[in-house]
Amino acid sequence: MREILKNKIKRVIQDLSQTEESWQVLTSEEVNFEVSLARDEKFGDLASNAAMALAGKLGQNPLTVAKIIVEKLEKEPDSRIAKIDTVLPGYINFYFSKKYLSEEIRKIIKAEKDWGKSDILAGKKYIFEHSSPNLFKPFHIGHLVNNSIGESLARIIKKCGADLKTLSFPSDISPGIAKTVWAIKEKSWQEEMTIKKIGQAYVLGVAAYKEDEAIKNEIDKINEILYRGENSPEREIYEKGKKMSLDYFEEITQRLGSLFEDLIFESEAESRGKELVKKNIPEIFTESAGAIIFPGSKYGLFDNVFVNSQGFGTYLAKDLGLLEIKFERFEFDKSITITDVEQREHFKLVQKAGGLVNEDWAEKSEFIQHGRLSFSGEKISSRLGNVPLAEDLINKVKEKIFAKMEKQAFSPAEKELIAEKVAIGALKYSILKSGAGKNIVFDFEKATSFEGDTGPYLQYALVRLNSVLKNAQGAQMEIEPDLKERAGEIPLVEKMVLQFPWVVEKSFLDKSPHHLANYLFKLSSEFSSFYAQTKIVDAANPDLKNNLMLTKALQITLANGLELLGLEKLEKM
RNA sequence: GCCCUCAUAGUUCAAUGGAUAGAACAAGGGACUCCUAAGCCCUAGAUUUAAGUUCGAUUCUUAAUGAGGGCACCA
Repeated sequence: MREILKNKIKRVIQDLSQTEESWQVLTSEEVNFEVSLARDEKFGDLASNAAMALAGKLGQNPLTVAKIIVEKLEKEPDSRIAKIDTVLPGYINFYFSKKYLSEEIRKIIKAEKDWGKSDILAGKKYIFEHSSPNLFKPFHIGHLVNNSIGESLARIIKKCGADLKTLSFPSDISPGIAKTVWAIKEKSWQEEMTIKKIGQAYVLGVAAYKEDEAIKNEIDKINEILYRGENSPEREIYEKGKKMSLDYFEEITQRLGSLFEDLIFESEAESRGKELVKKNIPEIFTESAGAIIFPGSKYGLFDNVFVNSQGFGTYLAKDLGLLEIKFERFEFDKSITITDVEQREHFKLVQKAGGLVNEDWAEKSEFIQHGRLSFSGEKISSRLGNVPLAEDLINKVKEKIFAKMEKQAFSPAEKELIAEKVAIGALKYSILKSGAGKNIVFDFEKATSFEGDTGPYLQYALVRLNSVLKNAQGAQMEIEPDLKERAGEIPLVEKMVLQFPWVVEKSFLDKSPHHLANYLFKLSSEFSSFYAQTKIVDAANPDLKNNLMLTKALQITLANGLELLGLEKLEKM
């Protein structure tokens, strides 16, 4: 509809630039304007700033221009538009007709699972990399941020029509891992190794490396053994820990709702990257102080080491190697990688250096970042071992939910299932509701709350929608071939439901699911008001059928929306 | 020191250069013989500072202040 109106306005402007003398200046110039959502209900449903955009060029009052455009528009009546208004400072506001709305509601119900789909990425192949774990390190809250935003964006991109593959890039080789392996050996934990123990070992290893010169040398040796792939007792510990970490990664990401079609390991990327770097001396890389660096300062960036003086690839070489592997193994139009902002500068180097190796690599790769979490109070870092783990966090929220459910008559199995879905929903939503690029201050109370602007609020609204529909089984629920116009006023929520596909698109364009999260909350909130003031299943209401259709359309929208955010749907809660 | 981000109610977040800056939590008040009260209704409360561009700035520019990130062998 937005496109239709935009084109109509465009045509009117063209006509006027030919017929009106004072409008002729426009024939040579491109005019940019928008048809967008009206800011408020009382400003109609869609609004255009076209008159304001033109006013400056024409040297006329925006409101006058708006009136001229509207006068022209009204010469071709459209049954979908009930009214067109002009308002100060020069907006053109459009109001949907009841007929148009009921037609659209029927379309939503017909489309069902496909509702919200767009074709802006039709025919495009994407690969999307997220949730890359550091094996031997626990899955903490930072990973939860990356997973929540990454998974949601992946689903949004698919909804926009792309053929998308998700992959993850586990770090299975690094000096940090050597430190962990050393500590496991030192503590003789190899037999009773657990994920928690591996996490503790990392912290111990990091500390010992800094404090003791002899230990440092020992760890450096272990590191070489691991990089070279040599057999040794340390290697056995490493292999066992790697498998355990990887299983754990797959378990937790599945629990969170992510499946990866491919895993590419850093160890593979390291050897590829290293060779690539060596092959490109001196054209792209240069030797300096025993290491091989990329002279980024030549390109307005900064110099940094790709291959260290021991001859091992740093994470820059690893990401370069990963690019080579991706382009060799997959066919795609775009590769998107999402990481924490602290890696922004890193990826600028990777993209620049990669582009010098092969132009395509830079052009088809996009590196996006999400914000960091900060915590009010003490300093938190994985090296200190005090970062909240995703699993612990989920369990804490579950406890709160169990307490709340005490009075409800659910079976223990039902309670467990509900608590799991709601807990993860609460945490994920608390991350997704703010702009993806912004740093978030993590507030435990807010992130684990289930009242107000939260994931459980959305899940609860859907439970109610389902419940109403179940209640209406007696009433006719098939799609009415000719749904009558509403007798009463159009509820705001009925107009809001149409906006869903636009919001999905916007979330893709901004690479931020928060538009969708905010929209779904507003939609749920508007539904809750409607629900509180209207008895939906009420045979005496002349708008019963309209209300049921609306309920169905809302249920579809919210269900599809939750799916895109990566939140689970529930039958009851 | 150099480079990059960010700064909005008590708190956590929204707002394509446009219409009365919008929510949630916390605070205060209220309704409820009816489809799930994890709900609904009402009240109070904010654009860091100083200049500039613009018909119009929370949004763009510059500076100051504050916070976060990056800047050679961690990722």
